[in-house]
Formats: sequence, C-alpha cells, structure tokens
Amino acid sequence: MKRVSLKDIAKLVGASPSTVSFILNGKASQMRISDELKNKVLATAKKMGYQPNQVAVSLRTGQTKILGLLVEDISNNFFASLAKTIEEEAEEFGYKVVYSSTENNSKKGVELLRMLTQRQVDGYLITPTVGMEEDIEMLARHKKPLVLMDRYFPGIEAPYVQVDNKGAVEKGMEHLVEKGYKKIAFITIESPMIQMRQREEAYLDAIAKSSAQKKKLILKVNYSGGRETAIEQITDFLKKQQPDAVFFATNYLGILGLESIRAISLSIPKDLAVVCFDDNDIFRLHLPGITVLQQPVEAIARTAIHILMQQLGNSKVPVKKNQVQLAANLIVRQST
Amino acid sequence: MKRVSLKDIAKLVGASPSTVSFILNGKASQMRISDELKNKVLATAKKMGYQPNQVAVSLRTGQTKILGLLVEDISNNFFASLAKTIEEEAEEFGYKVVYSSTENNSKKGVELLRMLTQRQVDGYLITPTVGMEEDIEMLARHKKPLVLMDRYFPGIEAPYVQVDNKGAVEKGMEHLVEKGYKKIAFITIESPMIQMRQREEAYLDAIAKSSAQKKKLILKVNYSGGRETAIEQITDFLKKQQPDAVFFATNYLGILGLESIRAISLSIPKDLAVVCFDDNDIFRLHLPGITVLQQPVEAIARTAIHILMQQLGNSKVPVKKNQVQLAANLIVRQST
DNA sequence: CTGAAAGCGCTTACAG
DNA sequence: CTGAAAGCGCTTACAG
Repeated sequence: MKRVSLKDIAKLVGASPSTVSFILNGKASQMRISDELKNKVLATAKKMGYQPNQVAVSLRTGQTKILGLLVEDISNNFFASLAKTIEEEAEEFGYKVVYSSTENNSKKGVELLRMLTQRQVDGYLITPTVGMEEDIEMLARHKKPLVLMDRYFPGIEAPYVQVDNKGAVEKGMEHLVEKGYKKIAFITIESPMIQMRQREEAYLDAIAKSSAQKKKLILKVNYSGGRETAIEQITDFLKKQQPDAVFFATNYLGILGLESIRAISLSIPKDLAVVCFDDNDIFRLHLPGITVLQQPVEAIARTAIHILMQQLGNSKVPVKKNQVQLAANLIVRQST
Repeated sequence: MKRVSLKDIAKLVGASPSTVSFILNGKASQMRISDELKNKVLATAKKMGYQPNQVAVSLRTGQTKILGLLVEDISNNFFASLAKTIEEEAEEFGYKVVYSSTENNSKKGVELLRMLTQRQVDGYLITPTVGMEEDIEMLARHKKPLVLMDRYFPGIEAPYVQVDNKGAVEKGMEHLVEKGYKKIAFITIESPMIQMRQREEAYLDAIAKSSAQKKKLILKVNYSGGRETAIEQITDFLKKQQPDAVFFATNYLGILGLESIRAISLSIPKDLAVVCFDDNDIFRLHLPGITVLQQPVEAIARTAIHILMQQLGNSKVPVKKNQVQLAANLIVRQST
C-alpha cells in the first residue's frame, strides 16, 4: 500500500504536478487556476487521503518547522512542565517540538545536538550541560536560531532565559532569617554550571550580610554514587552540623533531603526548617508542606519561544531583551 | 554560513559525489576505493565538519530512523518513565524517538498521528485515546509498524503491551481482604478505555467473590471540572460512604485522593486504608507510605520496542507474542 | 577502481 | 490560465 503522492493526484485529474501543488497550497486564486480544476483536485486529494510528505517538503524548502528541545531530564517535573509549555507555545507558531534528555551527560548532549542538526531543525532550545560549551558556541557563531534555558555560558554571547536565581535564594534566605533561624545550611551539588553558582553565591551573600549567622554551612552532594550515597552524605552532614534550617538548591536534592530527614527522625519544622528551590507535587502534599521557591515555568517557556521566534522572523510581538531573568515566587508552607 | 554538502567535499578532493558517499558510508573497501582517496575524503569531511543532511537521506532511502511515540501526558510520572525507557531502548537499535502528549484529547491525538505520518516516522508507539480508533485501524490495515501501550481497542487486531490490570487489582484486593478490610471502595474515572474497564471489572469480581463484603462501592470521578471539583467529589463520597479502605485506579486519582483525605482529616490507615495503582515518588515519600501496584514500566517499554523492531525487521531476539500483558508488583507500605 | 545518471517527493521560477 | 524543468542533498544500480 503505497502512499499517495502529488504526482498520483496529478495523473488522476489530468493536470500537472505543479498545478496540483499550487492548489493544495492554497495558491489557486493567486495562480488564477479555474475553480473547476481546483475543486476537482481538492476532492481527489481528500478522497485518496493525500498527506504531503514533509520530508520532501523540508528538503525542498529548507524548513522543517521543527524545533529541537534538549532538557536535562524529561522525567524531572520541572523539565517536563517546561517541555509541555514549550510544545504548546510552539504550536501557536506552527512549529512542532522534538525533545530529548541529556541526562547531564555531555557526550549524550553533544550527540543529540548533532542529531538535531542532521535532522535540520529550524531552531534550538537547550538546557546546556557542562561539555556542550563548544558546540553551543559553534551554533551561536553560525547564527543558528537558539535559546538557552535555565542556565547559560557566561563566555558565550547567546540568548537565554532563566529564573533569577540570586533573587530567589535571597528571598528564601530573608524568609528564614525573618522567621528567626540562625543556623541555616545550604545543600547543593558539585557543579560548575552558572545556575548552581548563582544560587550558592546568593547564599554566601546572605550569610555575609547576616548579623545572626556568621558561619556558612554548605554541603555539596556528590551525586555520582546514586541515591543511597547521596542520602548518606546528607544525613551525615545534618547530624554533624545540626543546622536549624536547610535550603535545598534543587528539587531532587529536596526530595533526597526529605528522605534523609525522615531517616534520622528529625521533625519539620521543629527540629529543622526546610526550604527548597522548585515546586513539586511532593512538596505540596508533604506533611508538613514544604516552603519553596517556585520557578515561573510557563513564563520561562513562553519567553524562550518568543525569543526564538524573533530569530526565525516569526515574531508577533517584538522582544526587547534576549537575555532574560524572571523572578521566582516564594510559597510559604508549614516547613518554615 | 552554508552547511557542507557531499558535493562540496567531492569538489574539494576532486572525486565524484558518489565515491564520497560510498566512502562516508563505510563502503570504501566493498567498492574497492583506494586507501589514499578514502583517507583524503575522510580527513576533508572531518575538517569541514561535514554532517549528512538526514532529511535528504530519509527522502532517498525512505527511512527516517525515527519512531513516533504518543503518550497521554508526558508530565505524568508513569508516561515520563515510559518515554525515557523507550528512548533508551530505541537507541540500541539506532532509532530516535519523537514524543508528544495527546492530553487524552482525541482531536489532538489524531492530529499528532497525522503529523507523525507526514514526517514519515518508521514506526508508531501509542497510548491511544478514545477517538483514535479509526486512525489506529487505518495504520493497522496498512500494515504500518505499530505497537499500542497501556491500552488497546478490543475490536482492532494490533500488537499491544500493557500491565495485567485484572491481576493487579486482584492482588491489591486480596491484600486488603487479608488485612481484614470489609468496606473497600474503588475510585476510578469515567472512561470507556479498556484499561479502566479491566480494573473496574477486577474490583467487581473481587467483591462478588468476597464473603465479608457484599456491597460494591464505586465512585467514578468526573475529571472535566478540574482538580478542585474532583477533590470535592472524592471527599463527598468518602464522607457519605465511610469505607474502611479505598483503592485508587490511577496515580493521579491517588494524589487527588490523598489531598481529599487530608481535607477531611482522616488518618491513614486507622480511619481509612489506601491502595493505589501505579507507583510514584509521592506515594513512597508520603507519611505513611502508600501501598501501590507498581507497573513494570521498563519491561513494558522494552517489550514494546522489541515487538516494533520485529515488525521493522530489526529483531535481535524474535518475539513470540505481540499482544502482551505483564504482571504488576504489589508494594506494601504503611497505608494498609 | 571510479563516475554519470536517475530518482526520492516536493516547490517555484520560468516559459508559453 | 497551465505545464515543463530545475533543484533541494543524498544513495545506488549501472556503465565503463
């Protein structure tokens, strides 16, 4: 059962492929094709279930109308929501999105990037990993339509959209200080990526400014050993340092943290207050509810698409800035 | 900055495009091309950063090496894990996966299906929604490589992989009965899809077989009103019927259920025992932990890919059956 | 051992 | 008003 092609239709109605193409692309009147022929072609195409071969169209037009989206991990709530909103927004502009997870593995990330290029995507939306710097720079240098999300490379001039990490951590720290906590720990991961650096810096600044707390208490979890060893690192740290509040720098650290806190039977917030970066069903449903800094996921997605569309010449609304930071939202629950 | 093409390389080394193509596709020795030319071509291709235009390759070969995956909702944990494993498995066979969410909206589902067809995907992996029956049948009739997942249409002869829904609910019900619960309610959604029918039937069978409980207690949540009204329906039902145990038929119902139970301050498992279909971080971290029937997500994904690969003629291991049910895993936690 | 040619299914500038 | 032709970037059967 072969697919119906333009040629098949042309043969059937006795017209040339070009005429059929014009009609099917809505250029019948522009090409002053008779209504009779037009209707005949349209009817035949419908009857035979004609669907254009997009691969051929893409090769010919040089446009695939596909955007490539690379996230860190699609099974992580934050990235899943991001992907979903991006998909919706892209659809408004007639683009489809293909997405893949880099798993924060630079080799995989680079391979995926090449794959997207080979597939001729029209634009790139990327949450870059450590080793992707060169490839991203290449894209930027070649003026490929591109937006980075969640993080970026300070040395590379490329558009990006991320949450205001510094402001977010600041807000969270202020909240803890106001509540009277005096021994606030910060649990993050080993990572040279900018978004983690910004969060850590904001914690350090807050401590430097604080009159009640002089000592910084930072744990950098080494995640390469897997869940169990990560939990061990956290419990060890909590037992040894005995903070009265803890700030988790990412949502998965927060989840690991809750397990750790449970493992050593600390009571939240009596023994230990908890704040986490990123909201999540888990934090909302947890007893007690966990205070979080919610990222403006929809706004990040929408802004990223708008910046990309501008590069593709499809902007409805012109975007002024192409390096954007959006404010996070402090949601106070019972954990603080 | 134009992309480097085969022709460019051919011109540069002074060979014909065909020769370059053979070399780049590893057929140099087969075509008895001199090592000298081969190395020159390879070096030039590398230096110029040549990457084949997959769109052209696809058009020519008729193969895109892309699989289309349609899930209900990529931001739902179950589908996200499914997608992730499918991506990994597909990679083993040299295929990429593009995925999209139908949102259980038949119109969107059908559109996405057409889009995949237009993009010439080599095979389809689909969790079908209600209105997709005709389109799926069309694919099956045209002998397109296809596997349904999680659910299927009884009237259509097509390969599928799903969890053994009946066996799973049976297991859960037996567990509750053994624990001595005598007023077990079942909370599900209005849906004609087979997987929901199977789960409900298994509940009814269990009650029919039971000596302790004669009355069936079923709530079919109408989800169209959104979260809040769904929670209202559940709380009303629980207050009115006062079951001693409740079985949630899907993970999102379970999450809504936990919110409902909290809203009316019931204590788990003292006032009410809870079992849920599908595992989830939330159920694991909840206090008390929620007893679940965990779907064998990895096995479902792997089986689906193997069945699809067999249709595509890439099977390493021949698959015997192409309509498969896999057993769920009862994980007992503190909620029962 | 290597090259010229056809063709995948479209779109579009050109000719009539 | 409509058609023939070129071409997007590849692969591969054919010729020499």
